[in-house]
Formats: sequence, C-alpha cells, structure tokens
Amino acid sequence: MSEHVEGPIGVVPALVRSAFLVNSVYVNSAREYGLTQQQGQLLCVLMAQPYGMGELGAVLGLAKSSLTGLVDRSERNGLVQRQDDPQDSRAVRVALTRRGAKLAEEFYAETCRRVEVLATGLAPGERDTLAALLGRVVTDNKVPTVFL
Amino acid sequence: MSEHVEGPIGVVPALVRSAFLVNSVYVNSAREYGLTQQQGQLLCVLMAQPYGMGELGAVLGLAKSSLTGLVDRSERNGLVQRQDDPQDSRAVRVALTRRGAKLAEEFYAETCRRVEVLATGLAPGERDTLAALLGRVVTDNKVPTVFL
DNA sequence: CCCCGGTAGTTCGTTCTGCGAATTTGTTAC
DNA sequence: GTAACAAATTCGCAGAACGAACTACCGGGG
Repeated sequence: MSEHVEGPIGVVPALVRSAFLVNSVYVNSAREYGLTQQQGQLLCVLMAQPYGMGELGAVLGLAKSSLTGLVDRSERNGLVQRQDDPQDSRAVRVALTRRGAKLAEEFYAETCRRVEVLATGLAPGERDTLAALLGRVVTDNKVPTVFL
Repeated sequence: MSEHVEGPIGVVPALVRSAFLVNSVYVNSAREYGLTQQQGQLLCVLMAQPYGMGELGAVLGLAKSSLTGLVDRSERNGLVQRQDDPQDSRAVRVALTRRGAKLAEEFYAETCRRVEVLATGLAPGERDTLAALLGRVVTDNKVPTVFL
C-alpha cells in the first residue's frame, strides 16, 4: 500500500486535529456533569458576569433564536435565570443561579484538568512556547473569550 | 474595575480557545458548501478510502445509530453511497460518489486555506514550531485522523 | 402627544444531530 | 446446526440551530 511516511505534520492539520481533540475532551467533560457542550459553554461565559441575550449571541456565535432555546433549557434545569434589565424593559440579563455557578466552577475546573493532561507529553518550556504561539493565533483572530 | 493585565495566556485556555476558533472556521466553511460540520467531516474521512459503518463510528466518535442518520442524509444528498461488502453481507462500505468526491476536494481545500489564514500572524519558523508541538499533542493522544 | 423606525427577545416550523434500547440479519465457533 | 457474537438499522426522544414572522418597547422627530 502507501508508504505513510507522514513526515512533519503541517500547521493546518495540526490545528484542525487538535481542535477536534480538545473539542471531544470538552464534550465528554460536559457530559459527565449532565451538560451538553453548548450548555457548558454558556455556563463558562456566564461565570465572568451576566449578559444580555444579544451579547451572548455575539460571544457564542449563535442566532438570537438559537439562544432562546439554549437559555430556556438551562433555565429549566435551574442553572441560569433571566433577570429584568432595569434600564430597558425589553432586555433581559442572563445570570447563573447559585446551583449553576457551583456546577460551572466544577465543570470548568475538571475540563481544565483534562485539557492540561493532553499536553503532558510536552516539556514545561514547550508548553509555554505552545501557549504563546496559540495565544497569538487567538488574539490575532479576535476570538471571543469563551473560556477564561 | 479590574486590571486586565492578562499576562501570558496559559496553555489550557490557549488550546480551548484555538479549538473554538478552528471549529467555527470549519463550520462556516462547510456551511458555504451546503454542508453541516458533521457532513463535512464525513466527506473528509472518506476522501482517503471507503469505510464500514463501524469504523466510521470509531473515527468520528459517534454511536452506530447516529451514523446511520448521517450517512442517510449524505446519501440522500448524493454525496456518498452504501456499497455491499463482498466479504460480509451484513456489512456495508460507505464511499464517496463522484459528486461527493468533488465537493470534498473543494471543501477540504477551502477549509485548509481558511485555517492557514489563522496562522498568518506567525513567522514561518513559528508556524513550524507550532505545527511540531501540536503534532506531538495529537499523536500523543491518538486522535483519529479526521483530517489529512 | 403621537407616531415611526429601530432594537431586544420570543415563537414557530423545520432540519440536523446524537443517544440508547430493541431488532434484524448474518457470521463464526463449537 | 445451534448458540453466541457482530454489523447495521429502526424507533423514540431531546437538544441544537436557523430564518422568518411577531411582540413589546425604546427613542427621536414632527
């Protein structure tokens, strides 16, 4: 058959494959906390502060109508709550409930732990290099802060 | 308010955020070819060779029952076809149709282009370093080859 | 004061995703 | 040849995501 020499992997496949890897870790971690990936993301974003639906849509990259459902389900599960915006009675602020905040902390910590494990094959200096390079990639491309 | 010193980003958030970034590029690219992310992944995997449903489930990380639907929809769209396995009449080999192969090539190329753009802020040597480090992460963690 | 354009969210209908449990069909090992 | 196992599919269900249409409300003229 073919030779499978592989050689050095290109930066594109490296990025794509690591993305799938990290994603699957994220999904599995969420699952064990009774969350879907999207619910986990929502909780992580809300850990920083409450947001309006519009802002959430921008941060998570979702249409308004998609968000309504996600927040509905999370609210039904007692993880977030809609609060009236005192300035604007059309608007809504979505905030973590006490239970949601607790779960978010736990999920976040566990997910960090698992992602960290992925990089244990690298020496500490290599990890720093990787972090610096990837950090530039994400800042160069203005990724909304969905984590940390 | 808070200081926002940021400092060097950690390897964990760097991995997570780059994963979301790459993922959104992938999703958008797929969308423009009339594909969902999952359909795009299926096509990319099948570019290498036909697979049985079981193998596909392992590679894509899906339950068998999830795969049936994905292949059904892709088949309905004329992108893949089920072929009888000559060795085992229970089994099925899923292969790209001519149209599916063409679309897969185009989608794959365009996605590569877009992911490459993400790293244009890095010098060539830095890209190589990034590729090497990420490459080790993915091989250390035995990611199924979903790309390339 | 009222109306009007824009904004914040929700509702509705649809498609796709993903799972587990149960089922069908076929293989293989004994 | 039958019993155990394996490959797919079917079914029912819940979540995710979208666009279009809608409601409610904020502003700023006139």
